[in-house]
Formats: sequence, C-alpha cells, structure tokens
Amino acid sequence: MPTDASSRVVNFRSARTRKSLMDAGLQLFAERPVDAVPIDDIVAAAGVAKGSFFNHFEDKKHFANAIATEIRLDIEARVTESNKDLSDPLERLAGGMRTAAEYALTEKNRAIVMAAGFRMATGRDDPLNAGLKKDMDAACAKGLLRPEAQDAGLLLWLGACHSVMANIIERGLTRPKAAERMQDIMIMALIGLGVKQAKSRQLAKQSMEQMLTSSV
Amino acid sequence: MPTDASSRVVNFRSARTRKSLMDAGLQLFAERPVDAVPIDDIVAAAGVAKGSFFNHFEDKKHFANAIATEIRLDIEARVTESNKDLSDPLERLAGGMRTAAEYALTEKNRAIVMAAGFRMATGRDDPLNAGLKKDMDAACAKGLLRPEAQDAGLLLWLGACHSVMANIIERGLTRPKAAERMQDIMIMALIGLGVKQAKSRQLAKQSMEQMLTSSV
DNA sequence: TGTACATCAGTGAACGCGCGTTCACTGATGTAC
DNA sequence: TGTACATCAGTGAACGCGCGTTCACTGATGTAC
Repeated sequence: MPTDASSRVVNFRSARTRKSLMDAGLQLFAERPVDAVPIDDIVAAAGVAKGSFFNHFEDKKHFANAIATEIRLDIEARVTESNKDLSDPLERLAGGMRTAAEYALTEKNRAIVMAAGFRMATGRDDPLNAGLKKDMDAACAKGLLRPEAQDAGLLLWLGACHSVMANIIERGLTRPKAAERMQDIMIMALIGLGVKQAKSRQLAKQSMEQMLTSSV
Repeated sequence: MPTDASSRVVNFRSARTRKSLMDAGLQLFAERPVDAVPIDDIVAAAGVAKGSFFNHFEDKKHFANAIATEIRLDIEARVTESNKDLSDPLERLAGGMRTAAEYALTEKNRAIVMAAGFRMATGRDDPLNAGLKKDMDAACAKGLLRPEAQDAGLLLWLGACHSVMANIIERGLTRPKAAERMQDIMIMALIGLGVKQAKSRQLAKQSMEQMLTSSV
C-alpha cells in the first residue's frame, strides 16, 4: 500500500507526463487536424515514450476528447468567474462575449482547437449553452429584448461570439484591435436583440475598456 | 484521334463514373469526417472499382477538394441567380441569407459538408465574401447602416447566416419553421446593422414568404 | 543502516492491419481499309 | 461488311507502409524487517 508520500511522488510524475502530452496535443492539434497528427509526433513533442501515451489514454480518440473537454471546462470556468458578481442579464451576456474574445486573444491554440472541433451547438437546450440561455431568458422576461429574441436571440448571439473569436484568431488581431472589433460586434448584436442603443453602447464600451485594462 | 461521337461516348461513361464518386463522397462526408471514410467505402457506395477512383482523382485529398469546390460554386451560383434582378444592397443581403437557409433546407448533405470543412473566412478581403462585401459597402455608402457596420458588419452578417444554416441542419427544421427562424434572425441582424425597423421587418417578411412559396 | 522485495509509471522495439496507391489486365467503343 | 487494331475508362487483386497498439522490460521510489 503506497503511503501518502509515495503516491504523491507517483502522482507528480504521472501528472507531469500527462500534462506534457496534453500540451503537445494542444499545440499540434492547433496546427493541423487530429487525424493528421500521428501519435509519434505527439510523444516526440511531449518528450515521452510512445508507450506512456497508452498509460494515460485509452486511445487517440480519448486523448482528443480529453483535450476538448479540458478546453470546454476552461472556458466555462472563465465565463463563470468573469460573471460571478454580475446579476444583470445584459451585463452577463456582455461578459460572456468579452471572455470569448479574451480567450481567442490569449489562448490562441486552445481557441483554434475548440473552433476546429466545433460542431456548432445551436440548440437552446444544449448543455454548453445552458448558462447563456438562462441569461437570454432572463433578459426576455424583463422585457429588455424584442420578441424575436425569445426564440432566435441565442442563435444571433452565438453567431456573433463565434465571429468575434474567428476574426481575432484568423487575423491575429492585437489586443486594441480585438477589443475594438468586439465592441462593434457587441453593439450591433445587442441592438439587434432589442437592447436600447444607449445601453448597448455603454455595455460594449465598458467591455472594451475591460479588455484593454486587463492587458496590464 | 477520337471523333466527336467516340469522345462523346467516352465522356459520358467517364462523367457518369465521376458523378457516382462525387455523389457517394458527398453522402459519406456528410455522415462522417473525410479521414474516417476509407476509399473502399466511397467506391462501394459509388458502385465502381477502386482503380476508377484514381482514374478520376489524383488522391483522396484532391477528391475532397473537388467536392468542396463544387459545393462552393453551387452556392455562389445560387446566390448570384437569386440576386440577379436586385440592385438594392439590402435586398441583396436578404437574398443571400435566404439562399443560405434554402440551401441548408434542400441540400442538407452539401450544407453539412460545407459547414464541416469550413474554416470560417471572416476577412473582408476573402474572395468567398467578395460579393457580400460589395453589397455591405454599398449599403454603408448609402448611409443605410450604422458606423460600426463599416468594419464589423460583414462579421455580424456572416455569423448570422452561419447560425441560421447550422440551426436548420442541426434541428432538421421543416420549411415553415426554417423560414420563421430565418425571418427572426434576419430582423435582428438587419436592425443590428442599422437598418430601420420597418424596413428590416419588411425585408425579412418578404424573404420568409419567398421561402414558403418556393416550396410548391 | 542495509538488503530484499513490491509497485507502478516509463520505455521503445516489434507487431500487424487498415487503407491509400499501383498496375497488369479486360471490355466497350470506334477507326482503318 | 468484316477483320485487325487503337484507345481509354473500368477493374480488382496485390502491395507496402504508416501508424495505432501491445508488451516485456527498466528504473525510480518506497516498504519491510
């Protein structure tokens, strides 16, 4: 039976190897599709033996899955963190888009991998969009949005968030450019949803400024 | 030297084989990713010998490329056709989104393959978006859109079109539901761009009605 | 403290098979004369 | 009209290699006594 000490050491070695593999996969999957990345390349990049790969992951599919899951949890955690003190549904929507833009800017590889593996989940009932849906419904209930947004608002917003991320990644925008781009899209998307012009501009401006100051 | 007659026959046989392969590829690539579809499956579905595949396509990559190109040309042709009598840039934008929705509805396989192979081209200078950009610029020049749309309008619109297609495909919407969904998104996107409410609703309603009547 | 033993992640050579690609042959069609 | 020949898409068995997966072994670390 391993003592605390021994298992801690084992866990440390094990965790380090696993992390090397995940990091390597993240890097390589951002460069080319999963199927175009042989396991040889992954273990070479990770600096571990090929056999270690199978100590940690059942097969390549599970590996890719583990990476995708990690990214998803990462994003969810960031959105939750960024919105933890906000109760106004509109502010929460804005916070979500800002976080997405921030992610595309600072976690480029992760964002690329996410976008590549992304079969856009457009459903109002998709678990991935649960939080977003809640905020959207709350905004509707408060009468902040136009009637069309009840059914289709989520779609417009998702498309807008996706566009912002894709544009930042694809164009390799600098932080100021990215912040400005996000601001413009957010203004249009919010007004499209039915938010008043002044409120839309205020939320978007505020989000942009947050993006700029968080660079320090 | 082949006569007209002989080459016509050869071309017919050849074209039929090629078409069988393309159709099979379209079907299979809609079901699973390109890398998960062995050439054996393609030729089996097409009902031709494996060797024939390489008579027509240099390799699998070129094959996938040929299919993607065909789809792209197909869509471009449909948008061009649908907009050929329209000069108002807003009507042309609406026509584009309607055509995209129609495509997702009636050419599900093609739309799925397109969406899967889609690395969203968000650039204003991407050739794929050339037509769209022209209409967007024209609308801006006429003062029909808000200032933010000058730089970011294309992005919002692309995101909206993409969302509509993804939603129709993913949810398997019926024609009436799809038309309604498109109408809602179009209203919001147009208003977001800065188009007047009444005009936005009129364009969207008109597009929806066109989708409904073209079902006959 | 030292020796024997247990555990388990790490290692990388070897395996084997799925799948892309090749190629010698067939068959259908047309041409020459 | 009939026979020999040319062309070229179609055919499918065979090949071979890239890559996922396995497995017997190693090494590091800890435990027993």
